[in-house]
Amino acid sequence: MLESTLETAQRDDTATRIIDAAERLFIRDGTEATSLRAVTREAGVNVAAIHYYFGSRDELLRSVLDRIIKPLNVRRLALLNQSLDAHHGRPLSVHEILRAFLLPDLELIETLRDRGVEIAHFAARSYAAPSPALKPLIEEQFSEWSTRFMDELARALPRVDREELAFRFRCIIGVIVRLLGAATPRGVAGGLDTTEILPTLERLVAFIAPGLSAPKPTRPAPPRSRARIIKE
Amino acid sequence: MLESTLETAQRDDTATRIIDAAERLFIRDGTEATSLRAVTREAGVNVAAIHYYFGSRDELLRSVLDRIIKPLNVRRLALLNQSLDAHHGRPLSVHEILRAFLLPDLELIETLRDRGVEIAHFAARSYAAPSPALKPLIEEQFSEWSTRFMDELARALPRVDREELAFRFRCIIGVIVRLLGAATPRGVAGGLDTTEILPTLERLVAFIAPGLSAPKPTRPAPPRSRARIIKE
DNA sequence: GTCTATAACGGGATAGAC
DNA sequence: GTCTATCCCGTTATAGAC
Repeated sequence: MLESTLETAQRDDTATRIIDAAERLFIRDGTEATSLRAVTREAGVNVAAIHYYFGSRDELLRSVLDRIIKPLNVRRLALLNQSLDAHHGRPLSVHEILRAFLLPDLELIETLRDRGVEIAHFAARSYAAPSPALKPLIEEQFSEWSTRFMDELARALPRVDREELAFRFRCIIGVIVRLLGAATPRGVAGGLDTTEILPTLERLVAFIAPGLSAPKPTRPAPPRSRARIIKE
Repeated sequence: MLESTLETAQRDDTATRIIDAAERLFIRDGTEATSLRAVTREAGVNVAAIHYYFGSRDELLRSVLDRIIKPLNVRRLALLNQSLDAHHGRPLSVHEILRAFLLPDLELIETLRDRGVEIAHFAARSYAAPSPALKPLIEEQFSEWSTRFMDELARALPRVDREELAFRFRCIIGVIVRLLGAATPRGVAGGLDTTEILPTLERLVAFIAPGLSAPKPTRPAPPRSRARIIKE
């Protein structure tokens, strides 16, 4: 599944060569630092070819990111549906939902190794600081699966206030983006062999799940406490 | 404390005008999209003045970011030390440590409102996708306070494996960066009035603390489970 | 479909007068 | 310290030959 879209396609037409080269450079040097000229050099094609096939630089950028992110999200939903099938539609546990949510990113890093790490960094940058050209794409793709996960989490945690859940869901996005951004060839977020993604998955779930299920916080600290904290 | 460095300085010398203008534009349009010429227009000074006072574009960028981040980290450590004093040096609770850790960012947003939100976005971008010029600065400042907090967390949670703690600490950084990046004028991470930062603080602590204190995950799921999850 | 050549522009940096 | 003028570079995009 991942292979079909993430590895270099077998077809060797010009458009594919361009998008492969652009991906390599966007990933390695960052989107803003990569010029079309660099892409054409890397792809061994001409400057005009990019405009012929993609129309503009922004459109090429969108194509590259789309090819990376889409299969991840497809996989997320597939895992979720698969777990639901195994449960015959009954509510899943928080742990199971989180596994479906997190596993695709770990798989990406494991499958492609060094390249996976760089792709992860690229994805993290695109999420955390999307250029104006990427923002609509990111938000569209995000909304496709985030509501499904939110709904499933709400089913798993009926006692947690829906708005509180949404707040925590946003925090989890932060964890995941950080995970991608801090991935190293020798481990996810440091110090762990990437060949072992399942232990990492369990570490993440063990960290996130308790907070997700936690009761709503009690009233904020009493005023005197605030004064003590804030004032010098 | 925050005011002295974050608000526009009273002095109106050229260097200050430049750095103020650069901050406004870096924040509003992003660092890569802001040219020195735009800065000079905004500051009402000449192109050469920037090179005279800062030497290069990268140096100006570093000065701007430094002025934003440094007081936040100073405040983090001040709050931590203050709590330690109140406890006469005895170990703090996880909740107290997290409050010292998170409060400065919320204060920033509350104090400066719309401008605070934009600064928060800028800080988040700088953390999540630092340009080569910013990376050393970020890492230096980060290491200054992160070890202090790690040590304090280790004291609060002697039963949690140190390496597991480090892993979770990195996840928290993700939450905080996300918090900054997703801040809106009407609320932190959506739907909450920013005038009320203490409830937000408690929500964050309530979400993070349980995961920090959680026991190490049990052995990863048995092999057949992996096969079931990974295969189509 | 693919290429060369070039247009049209904006960038950072600097020399040198004041 | 401050300004003007300029250098030199790389950028996206396109026109037009093949």
